[in-house]
Amino acid sequence: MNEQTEYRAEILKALGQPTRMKIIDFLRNGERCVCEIFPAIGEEQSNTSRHLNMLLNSGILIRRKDGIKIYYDVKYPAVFEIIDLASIIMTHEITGQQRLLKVA
Amino acid sequence: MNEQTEYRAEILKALGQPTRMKIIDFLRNGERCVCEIFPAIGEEQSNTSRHLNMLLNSGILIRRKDGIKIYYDVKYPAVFEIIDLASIIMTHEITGQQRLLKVA
DNA sequence: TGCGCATATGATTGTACAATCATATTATAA
DNA sequence: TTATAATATGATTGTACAATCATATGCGCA
Repeated sequence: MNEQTEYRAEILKALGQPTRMKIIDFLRNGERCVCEIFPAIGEEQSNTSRHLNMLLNSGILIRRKDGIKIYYDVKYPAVFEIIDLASIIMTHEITGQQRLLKVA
Repeated sequence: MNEQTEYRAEILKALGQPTRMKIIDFLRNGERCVCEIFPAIGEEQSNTSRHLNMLLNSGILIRRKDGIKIYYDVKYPAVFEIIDLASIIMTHEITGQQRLLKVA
């Protein structure tokens, strides 16, 4: 399997999970510490920490230490562009009613 | 959980899988039938069919029947833009050596 | 130095997913 | 109408993932 195929898929997979999507959305306004992130997105601290670590390992976030707090930020603006493009597709699908409901 | 968050994540998750990434790549030059796709990407027919169906349900592909053959095509150019942005991130990560190898 | 806050991680559990093999379905053409 | 090609789907299996609870680690401050 192509290395590039694998890595591109890994990046999109990292973004393609609801909890991580919420994290990225919350970071649109800049870096935030974990103690701000997990209450904002409504997830447990430990679960949030794991997803942050996953996004860090995928190369999507950067991490900064300040005393007792850890700040995370989105590393590439392209990340937001990807999500915005996904939003455009979503809008087309919904307004066009081209997509069937999965559960009736 | 926000409906929009869910759906955006679903789209990116659909793209974030190696076999499906290969399918999308192969469809860059336009629609292809299943019988062309699965040998090109080196996957089994049944497995390819499942992934095609998954991409169809996510709203990413369209399907056209012509006699005995089924042709699939990418529905939105934005899909390729998303993948290209992921490629850009990948290139930055690799050239910058900012990402640690997961397995030593 | 010891307490408390912030973050990370071990262990566990249930669920979702990918791949495979076998077979069903559909359409064409001989 | 039967044989064949193309596609889809049922059943199964192993693996990966998300979430949770409990606890460990690191850091600053009184």
